[in-house]
Amino acid sequence: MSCEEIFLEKLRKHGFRLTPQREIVLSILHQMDSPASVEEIFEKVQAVSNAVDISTVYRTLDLLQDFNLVISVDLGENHRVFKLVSAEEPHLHLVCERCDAVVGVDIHPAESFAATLMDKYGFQTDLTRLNIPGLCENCRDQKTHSITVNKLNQPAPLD
Amino acid sequence: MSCEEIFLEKLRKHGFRLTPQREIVLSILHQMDSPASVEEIFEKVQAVSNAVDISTVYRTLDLLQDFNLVISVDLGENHRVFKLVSAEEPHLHLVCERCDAVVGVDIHPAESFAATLMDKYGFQTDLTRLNIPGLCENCRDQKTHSITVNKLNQPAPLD
DNA sequence: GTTATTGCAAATTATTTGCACTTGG
DNA sequence: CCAAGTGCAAATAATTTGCAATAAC
Repeated sequence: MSCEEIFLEKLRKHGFRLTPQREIVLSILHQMDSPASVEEIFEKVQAVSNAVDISTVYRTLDLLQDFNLVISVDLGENHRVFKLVSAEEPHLHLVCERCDAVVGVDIHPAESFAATLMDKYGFQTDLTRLNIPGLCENCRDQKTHSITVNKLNQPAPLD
Repeated sequence: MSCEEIFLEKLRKHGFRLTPQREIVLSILHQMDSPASVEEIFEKVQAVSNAVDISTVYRTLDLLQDFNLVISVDLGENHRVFKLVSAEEPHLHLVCERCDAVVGVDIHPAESFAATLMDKYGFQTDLTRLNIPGLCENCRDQKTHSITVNKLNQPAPLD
């Protein structure tokens, strides 16, 4: 079943309606390869139809999240991004602190880690929401090459 | 060296000044056992001196973060909390999705996990910023006991 | 004395909401 | 037809900023 069909079915089941605006937002989310901010999504939506309001985009993203068709990843500092999950298997997000790239990777290596947290602290990890901050391969290399260069837009740490 | 002394030294080193406002904010942070939001911090600061402005609290928290004396944990949904790190050893934050409790735990179990991410994806995990979402022991028990109760303030998932 | 810092008020940014109008089922 | 959905403009909330007055060193 395609993502659109799943969406339509869930809408129907709850008495919601399929509007052109909702279709546009969903199709834009499909076209994106990496998670995007509301602003980015809104821009692309406007390219299709500039009559669509940003509040409609927010409302649609909320709806898609309620349906578990979209998840949002919080990058901190008021920086939220959204991506389609649809048929994807659960995965972790590696979030690069320098370039903000978000890479979804196999959830498996985290499972034994989660098991440890359960054993030691009785804490039940929600792996689907786990975001790992750090440096992606690219940015790590850059860092190695020029130690003096700090994170973009950030002043040197005051130590 | 006490936290205040470290602060004073770092201030001096950069030509910054020790003001009563900064002292108050730091002392409030000391008194707190768990991470607190700006609003909570601001309230307690005002109880000491109601002349202190919230913008000063923001500025002081920023400064303390630049000094690596304070870290902020992003709980998502515009919910940021701050806590003193000072002499504490590095640790992970287990963040309960239901009650928002933040528990700092030993960083060790995460290290092999981080090593795997480095091996497989070349991703250098920043363990000091790693927040683990999930359910704390208390909330997990509650969930077990009454399956129908959903997360506080959240409607039932639309599936 | 000089320069960092503050309080205040206004600006900014991201998001939400009330409401009259529109439209999908 | 009529409740759900939309656009718009205004409201909120969290955070930041400009600036004249103040205070630390």
